Amino acid sequence: MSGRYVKASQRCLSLLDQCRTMSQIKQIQSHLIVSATLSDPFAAGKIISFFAVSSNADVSHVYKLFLSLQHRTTFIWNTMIRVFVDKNENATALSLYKNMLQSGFLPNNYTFSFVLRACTENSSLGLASHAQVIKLGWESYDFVLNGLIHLYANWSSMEAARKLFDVSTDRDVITWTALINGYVKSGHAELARELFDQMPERNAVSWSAMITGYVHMGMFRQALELFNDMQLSGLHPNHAGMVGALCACASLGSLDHGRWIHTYMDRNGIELDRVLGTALVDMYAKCGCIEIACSVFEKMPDKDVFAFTSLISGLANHGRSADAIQLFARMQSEEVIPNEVTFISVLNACSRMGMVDEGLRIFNCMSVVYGIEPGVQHYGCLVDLLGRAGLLEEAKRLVREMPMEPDSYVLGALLNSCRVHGDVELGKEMVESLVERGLDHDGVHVLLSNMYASSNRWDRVVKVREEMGAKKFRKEPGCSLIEIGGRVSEFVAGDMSYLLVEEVMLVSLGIDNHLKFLLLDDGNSNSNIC
DNA sequence: AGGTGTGCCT
Repeated sequence: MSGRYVKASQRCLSLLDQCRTMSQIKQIQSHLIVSATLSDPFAAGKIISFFAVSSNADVSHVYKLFLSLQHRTTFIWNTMIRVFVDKNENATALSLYKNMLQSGFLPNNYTFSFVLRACTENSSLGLASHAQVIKLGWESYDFVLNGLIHLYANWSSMEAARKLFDVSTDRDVITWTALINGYVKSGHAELARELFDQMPERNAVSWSAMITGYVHMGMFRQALELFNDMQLSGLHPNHAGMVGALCACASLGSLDHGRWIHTYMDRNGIELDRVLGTALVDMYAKCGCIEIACSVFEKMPDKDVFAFTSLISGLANHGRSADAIQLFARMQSEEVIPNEVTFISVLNACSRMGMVDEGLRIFNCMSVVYGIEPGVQHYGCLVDLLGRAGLLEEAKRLVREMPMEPDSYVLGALLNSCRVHGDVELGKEMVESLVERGLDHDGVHVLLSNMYASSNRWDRVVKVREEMGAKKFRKEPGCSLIEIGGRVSEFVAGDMSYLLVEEVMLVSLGIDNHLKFLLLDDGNSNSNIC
């Protein structure tokens, strides 16, 4: 390389350090091409790594640049693989790795930290990579070993993960956290917690791993307790920890805790990004504060499909179907692409409001406009929509003609509409076919029994209950959580042990009477509330 | 001569 190139290269690289936008980088890059500086692998590597760290990297652009290079280094290969892994294009990353080997480059410890991440969904390639790691002698290198433990833990292959953990002589907080995460994924709450208590050093990431671990395992109280312990230990909650805690608040109905986190965010100037914003919207909606959920949503600068879907389903759950449908329209006008979960929420909203035509239209646009093939859950919503509206024949036809086997929830929706509209015979027929095919979860039997009850056939009710007892079905008791004065109380159907039981019963009787009065007043009887 | 990475997030 001549002195002239080196000088040009140095000038450009110092300019690069000040670059902030993609167009600035592209300008420098074209300058480098003109001055032939890109034939300097160091300069080229610097450019590519700039793309690698920028979050809005244009992958196809940087890949073209990579392909145009005459001379590549291990660093350049590593960085290019990293770009694809960061963009979740794992297959491309791995085929690039293969090309790297074919071009005669040896992977180093850095290569493996990217390659192992690319293997999280593909265990056979992961095993092959592990073999390579061993062959090249990187297995006991801390970063690589941590990557391997994470890999096995991620597949819930806890024996292998544990073995690697046990042989590790150089465990750090990441090694421990990776293993804890594996026990969480495989549902071993106690083992995970034991490790968490044992680990010599904890940071915000390990705390939030355990907190979100509890959330994933449905242990919401433990999650919130740990979130409190974290602050008592003097650590500030990080982004993921707050998201996990908010999720626990949403499930527990713990509005006070959720509000506390919101206030904490405001006071500390924590940005309302997509993930945290959605977690807040979800928490407020599930804790009954749909208005606050709406206002948080409006404050989010960057609303993605998850944010919209959260609020749509929140509105639907609050009986505000019209607002839910309107939000869905707004989502489309803002060019946010709905996903399959969005459609479940929207169809639910239609179903509750009896909007049959709108529901059918939306169901059709799912595949026609968005290329999302309706799944069994969407058919379930549609059956529910038709059934609730009293269109039993159409609902039955849909169940017959749907392209996949109806699951117990689809049939449950049909059964429910049989009950509501008094078609006891069809209901009975359906339950028999469900039993035959082994799709009779406890809810199906409860529906059948309720159906007989509402047509006053008490002998049949007793019979179904007896059958359930014989089959050892036990319906999970209905349960709801409510927070009063900072304390979460749990109400389980059939449980009379809580304080103030009499007052609660009186209030609920009052509500019942009020509803009955409304129904009688309304004249068209029992079609909607049951 | 000079730069890369691992664990938690709706």
